[in-house]
Amino acid sequence: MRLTAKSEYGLLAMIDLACREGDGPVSAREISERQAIPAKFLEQLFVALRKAGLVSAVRGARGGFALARPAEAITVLQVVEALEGPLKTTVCDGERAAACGKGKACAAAHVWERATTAVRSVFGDATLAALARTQQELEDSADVRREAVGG
Amino acid sequence: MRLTAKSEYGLLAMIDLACREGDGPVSAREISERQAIPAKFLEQLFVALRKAGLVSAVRGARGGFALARPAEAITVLQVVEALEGPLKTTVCDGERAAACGKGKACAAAHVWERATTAVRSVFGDATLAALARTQQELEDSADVRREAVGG
DNA sequence: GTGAATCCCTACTGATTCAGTATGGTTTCT
DNA sequence: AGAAACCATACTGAATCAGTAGGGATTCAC
Repeated sequence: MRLTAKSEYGLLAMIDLACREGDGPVSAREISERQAIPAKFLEQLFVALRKAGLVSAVRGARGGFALARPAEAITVLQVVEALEGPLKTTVCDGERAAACGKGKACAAAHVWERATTAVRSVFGDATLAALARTQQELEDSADVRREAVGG
Repeated sequence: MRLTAKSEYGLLAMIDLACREGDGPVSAREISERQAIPAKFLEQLFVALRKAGLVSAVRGARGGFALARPAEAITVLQVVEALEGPLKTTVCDGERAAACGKGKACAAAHVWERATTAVRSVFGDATLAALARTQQELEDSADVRREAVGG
């Protein structure tokens, strides 16, 4: 259960795509500029996202990426696991469980597992569609606020 | 939100202490052997746990550690934060939040925060007393099973 | 059919963190 | 006095992270 910049960047990119669903392919360069993500780094993430079947790619000039499924059908959990690998407990895993005499009978392991389950639940319930909506609302209200100030 | 071996070892040690509440100080060496934790590494963890006010130390021969409060009043969250520092979101924190144009208006940040909150909730609800009870039950049922097999 | 834009892939690297070790000090019991 | 134990800091090898480098392969526009 280790969240790195891959997840952060990857989710930003996927939300970006979700906000432009149906607009045709969006290039990685465009997203990297809009989201302030290093271009070559983002490219790598898209390779992983494509291999996981979450985005489809169009090659060549005017090419780019689009969600492979409706935003409603893609969860944050899928995005994170595509980029970081299976979201499992980082403590008390495999070899350690064998080393500690208790083996299977370990109260600590239960807590770690409950924590992982909780995170999986949060990520599994959050769809890109919902995040795109939230993002849109946040930007709208920010615009309103900016206008009110007269900027 | 990064869980390392410190948390794993630290929690094992604290559960060990909770299982021996009232028995007087337990030496780090004893715990390190019982839980298969490198001795010097465990010593460092106890320094942190003591500075966080979770254990009290008795120096000198026959010395050792004991819970500074009833096991009922110590949570896994307190143990983890004593060892790893504040349990905060590892993505979209400080500087990054400033770098991404959205600033405060970021849907992704909400998800990360909800995940962190979920973990804090799990850890905050788990007391050492409860874990010690669970541990005892697990060991008891393991014993029964072993006897049944005739070992 | 050439050139530019774009995706695809692998390898590399500097910095940081992890897990553990080393060394030596201080306190207390016997 | 000596052993047992806690206290504190510094060091180190290995792994991981975040990002870069350098090139391919594919497609559109002209």
